[in-house]
Amino acid sequence: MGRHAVIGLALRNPLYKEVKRKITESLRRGEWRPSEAIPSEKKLGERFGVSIGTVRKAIDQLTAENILIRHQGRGTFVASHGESRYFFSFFHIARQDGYREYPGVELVDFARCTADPAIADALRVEEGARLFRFTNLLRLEGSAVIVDDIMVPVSMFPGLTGRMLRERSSTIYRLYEEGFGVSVLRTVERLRAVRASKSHAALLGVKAGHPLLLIIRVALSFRDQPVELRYSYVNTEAHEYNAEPTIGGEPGLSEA
Amino acid sequence: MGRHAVIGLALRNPLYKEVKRKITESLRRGEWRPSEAIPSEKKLGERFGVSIGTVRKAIDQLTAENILIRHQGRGTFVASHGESRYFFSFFHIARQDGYREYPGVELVDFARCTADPAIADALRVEEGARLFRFTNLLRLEGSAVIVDDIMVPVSMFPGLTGRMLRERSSTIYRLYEEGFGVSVLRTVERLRAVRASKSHAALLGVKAGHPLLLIIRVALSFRDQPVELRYSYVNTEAHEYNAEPTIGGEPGLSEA
DNA sequence: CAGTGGTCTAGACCACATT
DNA sequence: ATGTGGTCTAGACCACTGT
Repeated sequence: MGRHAVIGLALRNPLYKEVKRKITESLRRGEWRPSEAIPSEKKLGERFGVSIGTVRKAIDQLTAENILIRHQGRGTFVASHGESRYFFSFFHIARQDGYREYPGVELVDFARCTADPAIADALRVEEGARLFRFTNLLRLEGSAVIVDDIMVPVSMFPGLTGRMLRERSSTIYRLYEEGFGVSVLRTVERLRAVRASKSHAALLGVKAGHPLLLIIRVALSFRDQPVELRYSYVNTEAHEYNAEPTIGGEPGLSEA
Repeated sequence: MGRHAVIGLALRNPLYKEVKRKITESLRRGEWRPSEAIPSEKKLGERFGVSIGTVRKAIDQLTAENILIRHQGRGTFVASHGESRYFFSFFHIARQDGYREYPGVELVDFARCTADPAIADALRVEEGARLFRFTNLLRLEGSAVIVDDIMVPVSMFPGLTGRMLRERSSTIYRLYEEGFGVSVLRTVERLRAVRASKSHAALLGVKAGHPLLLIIRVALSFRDQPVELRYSYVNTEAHEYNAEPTIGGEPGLSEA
């Protein structure tokens, strides 16, 4: 039974991409939640009326994009920021000798503001849209190394409070996921070297004008929807940013 | 005919990984050279005694690692730094508004030296091994933005001269590939913010002490063999480094 | 036209995890 | 024992490229 026996439209679109789109849509709608199992490949094949091989190809790509995780013998699961090993996929600062460590986090500011043109563009919201804006001080081995200045749209995080940020027992992205149903799937980052402002210098225990690494990060969810804009100021005297550049377009991501 | 009818050893190793290893080995030996076509999937299947599906899975991974490139209807080709679109996979500096441009390159120094412990470790050579060390000044829109300080083992680049670097009509990695048979497959980079030294400041037209982005890059070939160590000092007043972090281990790379 | 890679199917069997 | 994902096969047909 050939594929075009059933279809007729969608001539150019491979079946497995259609399956991938349907799975992604179910994830976005919350039909299967982070850390839960999705149906078996056999059941998905029946549900979508395709062979298992086609379902596998769709899931292959979704696992390559770190949206799903396969466990042989157990099933296929929705990726979650609850798994701690996942943390260092989004935290790229390590000691210069390569040692990695979870940072201690201290909330030093929490406020509301509105989006100026540059921020509105990055977060893809209207100019003047309401935002939460908060600042974290991150310590490694006890000493302050990073200042995170974070902006998120109020509309996506209704009811977010400084207390929630202060008392959370998990990572921020897990809080986004569990508290607000917002899945951070990947980030895009731009880096510059800047001079420390007085306030950042004070927080980091360096002199004003000290060179800092500035990381401008946009966190993206399904359909590349921006959900967070973050400015990280890093003292790189003893630490550094680790990059393993992706080669050639994006591996499987771009062709959605 | 099941797979274990033929094998016996290699119980744990999937056939397609064995095929992948054999293809990679042929590439490393130079059986197929950059920009050439490798044999068709059908022929490779016959050569290795496996089905086309198994060959395809091996090639799938090699294309994901940007070692091979498929062209429907034409064949599968060995990736080459000759393709210009490939350049920006290894050059991550762009104007802050996102505009990308090929840099003008000026060789400002060329010398020999020996590897100190740190360099020897990064390049995986003996301490005291002989190196070429040269410095390029890169311009964007006419103004000096980047100083590249590059070290490569003499043993891998016998006969390299300043003249070759000055008069090349292509990228450095293409020169490595065509002139010395050295394939740069991927890079690993670490970033810091530093103060400009007097000599770097002079080259870049900034004051000594100006914040610069330092990129420490190791370029890797087959089997993750280091082939080049590079220190890039970037003036990020008008430009920035673009990163799209890889999530979760490496996608297919790590499990070689 | 012949040859290449791209998609899809159907089924066998293996490896692993849970009951 | 059952159910899951993982590997491998064999073959059909589609889409594209070059002759």
